[in-house]
Amino acid sequence: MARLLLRSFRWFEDGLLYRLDEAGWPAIRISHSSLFGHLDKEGTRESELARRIGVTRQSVHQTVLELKDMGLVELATDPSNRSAKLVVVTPLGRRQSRVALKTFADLESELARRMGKARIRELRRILELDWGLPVGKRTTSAHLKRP
Amino acid sequence: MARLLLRSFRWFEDGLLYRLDEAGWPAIRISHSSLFGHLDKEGTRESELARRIGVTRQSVHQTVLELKDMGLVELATDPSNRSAKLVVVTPLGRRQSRVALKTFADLESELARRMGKARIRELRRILELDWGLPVGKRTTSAHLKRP
DNA sequence: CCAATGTCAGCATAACTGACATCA
DNA sequence: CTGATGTCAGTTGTGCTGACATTG
Repeated sequence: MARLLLRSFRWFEDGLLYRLDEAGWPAIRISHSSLFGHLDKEGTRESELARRIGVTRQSVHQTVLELKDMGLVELATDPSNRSAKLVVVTPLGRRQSRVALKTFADLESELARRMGKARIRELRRILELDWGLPVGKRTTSAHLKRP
Repeated sequence: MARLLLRSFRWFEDGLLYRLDEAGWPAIRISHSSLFGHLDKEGTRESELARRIGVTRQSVHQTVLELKDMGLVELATDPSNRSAKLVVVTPLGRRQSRVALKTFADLESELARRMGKARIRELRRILELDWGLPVGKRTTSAHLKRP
C-alpha cells in the first residue's frame, strides 16, 4: 500500500512538471504549489502554514525561501508581532499559482476521466480523512491536529 | 491530492519504522520491503524487478546493494545468461521479510479499524488500478507496462 | 524564564538521468 | 552491431532533526 501511494504521488508529480513546463512555468514544484493553497490574502506565518499543511516549520521555511527567490512571495514583518513574519503573495505569484492550481485540477479531472469520477472523488475523500497518528508516534507529528 | 498521497505514504513509513524498530529489525525500510514482495523463489533479475515494481533498474540496483550489505539477499550469476545476475533471498532475509510484510498488513488493519474496512479496501482498489501514463509522458515510464 | 517563531546546518529516503562495460 | 543487463556517478525533490537567536 505504501508503494502504491508513492507511485500515485509520482503520477501527479510527473504530470504537474510536464504541464507547467508546457505552460512556460518550469520553476514551480509540488511543494511550492501546495503551499499556495493555504495562503491567506492578508499574509500567513510560516508556522501557521506548517500546521495547515502538516509538515515542520523548517520544511515550510525552505519552500518559502525558494518561492521568495522566484519572486512569487514576499516576507513582511507581522505588525502584531515583530518576531513573526507574514508570507504574502506577489502579483507574479498570484498569476503563477492560478496556473499551478488549475493544473492540479486538470490532472485530477484527467484521472477522473480515465478511472471514473466517483472513484476519484472517493479517493480524495479517504485521503482527506484524519488518519490519526502514525502507529507508534506520540506527539509532534505531521498528522497531529493540535500541537 | 498529490500532497495527500504523500502524507499517507509517510503515515505508513512512520508506522513501519516504529514497528520494525520495536521488533528489533531497525535496518529495513519501505523500498527494501516492497522489493521482497516481487522476488521469486528461484531468484529474480534486477531489471525484471524494476519492471514489476515500476521504477528504474538503477533504483532497484541501489536497494539490492543495501539488502546485500544487510545479508538479506545474495547475488548469483544467472546460469542461462552470464551477463545477468539473480537476486535470491537468504534465510535471514526470509525471516525478516515475514516480519516486514506482516507489519504492513498490521498497519493496514489498524487503518481499517480506524477508518472503516470498506473504505480502506476501496482505497487499495483504486491505487492498484492502472492509472495510465502520467500526463505528458511518452515512453520509458515507471507506469508503462511494456517498455 | 518560557513559549512561539524564524533561521541555519546537516541528514535521510526514494527516486531520477547519464554514461559505460559486459555479454548473448 | 544491437539490445538487455548491471554498474558507477551525480542530481533532484520532499521531508526530517538539532541547535540557536529574537521577541512577546
